Amino acid sequence: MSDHVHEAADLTKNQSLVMGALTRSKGPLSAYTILDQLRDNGFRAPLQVYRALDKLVEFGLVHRLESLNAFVACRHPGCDGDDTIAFMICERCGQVNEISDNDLALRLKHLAGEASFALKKTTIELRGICRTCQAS
Amino acid sequence: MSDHVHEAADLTKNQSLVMGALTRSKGPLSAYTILDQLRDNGFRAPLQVYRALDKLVEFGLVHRLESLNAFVACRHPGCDGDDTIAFMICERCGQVNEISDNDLALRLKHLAGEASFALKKTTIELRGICRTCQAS
DNA sequence: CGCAATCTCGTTATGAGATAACGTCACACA
DNA sequence: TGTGTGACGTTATCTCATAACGAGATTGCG
Repeated sequence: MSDHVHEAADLTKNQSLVMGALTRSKGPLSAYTILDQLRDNGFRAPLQVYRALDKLVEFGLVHRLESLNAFVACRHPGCDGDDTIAFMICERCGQVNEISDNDLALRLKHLAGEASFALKKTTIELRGICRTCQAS
Repeated sequence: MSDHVHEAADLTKNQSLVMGALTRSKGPLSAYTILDQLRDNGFRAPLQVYRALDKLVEFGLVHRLESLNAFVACRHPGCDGDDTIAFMICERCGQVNEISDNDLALRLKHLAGEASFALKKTTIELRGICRTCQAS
């Protein structure tokens, strides 16, 4: 059984609220945007958001997008706990697509192996224009 | 001839100073660290550094590491102007290695193509422990 | 020449992103 | 009972990045 999804039940109130904000959103959100959205729920300080985000990322429910300083709820198809995920980020509409590709992951592992590099975490972010935005 | 290196001659004074700081450094530097190093050269404000960095990145002489909010001088072997570069970042010693791998680049282009995603820029950053640091 | 366009630069102020440090509270469990 | 742990709230502070304004220098052209 994946230990990736079933944590959802164990979320604390703050974690649930932050997770909710991210799930409702069409695209990535910055910590401060989340904070603003949750002021009515009693959020007052950035740390409340960051603490929740840290845990959600740890659980694998949320990904951090380094090139945007923002966060997205995990939507990647077949949510298999893979830790080598590529993100395609549309610079026009802001939507983010998650891609889990085995060849890609293997290639990266191979390259790390060649260099005797003990790989802990990979960040792959592709910037461009998505199909929908190209059409319009 | 590559249009990647020969720009160096055209650098302005500020750009040269920033480039020098990055070239001297063993690892990546944040903009504010560069600022501090260049105070004796008349630098007083972050913008002086950021403006130079913007140009240097544009010229391909410097890379930005998204996951560190820092910058490195381009050292990648065979400096061929490739825009799909992977970085291996050692979390212990801070050193950064650039890797230019054709298979990896092709795979990413293929994935983007499959999704009809117009790829503009790729960010690949691997975090872990380098060979040297594992030994010690 | 005269004058616009463009580029770099310097400065001040401010906006965004992230964390340190401190104390409180609730709960589990020996 | 009391001790440890983890989430929480608050204030202050740190780091990263850019907006907005104006001054010089350079180029190119009528």
